[in-house]
Amino acid sequence: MKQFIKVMKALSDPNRVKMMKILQSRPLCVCEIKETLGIAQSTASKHLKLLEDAGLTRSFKDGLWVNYSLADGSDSPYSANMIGNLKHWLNDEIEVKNLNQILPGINREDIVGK
Amino acid sequence: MKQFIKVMKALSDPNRVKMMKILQSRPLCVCEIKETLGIAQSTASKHLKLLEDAGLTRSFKDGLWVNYSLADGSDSPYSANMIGNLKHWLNDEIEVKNLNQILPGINREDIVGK
DNA sequence: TGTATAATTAGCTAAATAACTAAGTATTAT
DNA sequence: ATAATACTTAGTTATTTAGCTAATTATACA
Repeated sequence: MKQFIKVMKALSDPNRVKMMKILQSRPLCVCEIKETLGIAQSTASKHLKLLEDAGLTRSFKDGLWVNYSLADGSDSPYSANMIGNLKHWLNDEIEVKNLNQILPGINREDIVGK
Repeated sequence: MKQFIKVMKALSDPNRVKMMKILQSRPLCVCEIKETLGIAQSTASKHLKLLEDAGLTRSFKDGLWVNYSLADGSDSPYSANMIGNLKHWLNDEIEVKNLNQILPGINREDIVGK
């Protein structure tokens, strides 16, 4: 039950759902994610931790950067199901379309200072 | 996005998930549900309203009683998916097993006063 | 017509959550 | 070693949420 609740809770915040959607395009570092969503870096970091705890994303360090990507779903049937379904769900939502439109212009090298 | 979030939020509380699980056995009135879960009737009522708003359950009045049952999923693909998957998910959880064990002994006629 | 019953709504309190700024950690480069 | 950079953690505040009791609504029945 706990694992199931974790997945549901993780996906019941708009910013976290948006993170799942942009990570479908490509792996991103925290600074690219906070830039795309327009939130503070610490906020993004905390959300990402929650997603990872729920088995929805995973991360690995590359020097100064931490790259986040979608998990493979091996964590639980609940995460597997949601990762899979979210690939075709919500694509028509304006909020998601907008994100996908600005995402190609987001580049970690261009994000200076803050 | 809003509809999706509603479904996720609705399913991110243990008592509401338990409600979904016991409603898989049979339609239940509010007093049977509060009795099975051991919570106040007003609490049960509020949870059920949330589930219904998310398209996960539906209700109809029968005299003094209001019967709740699982929705058919026509509300959204999100609710449809979750209603379907929850039928085979969580059946091995102790909390769910316990509920299913006491449920046959729960009867609206036997629930007197409070 | 009043009384009992089932459910909902209102109102309250405690706990959880999401946001931010600021401080701390870890890694790279000078 | 020092400075700069990317991220995380700590600490604060405002909002949301889950629980309860009490009051209200709606229906059935004597």
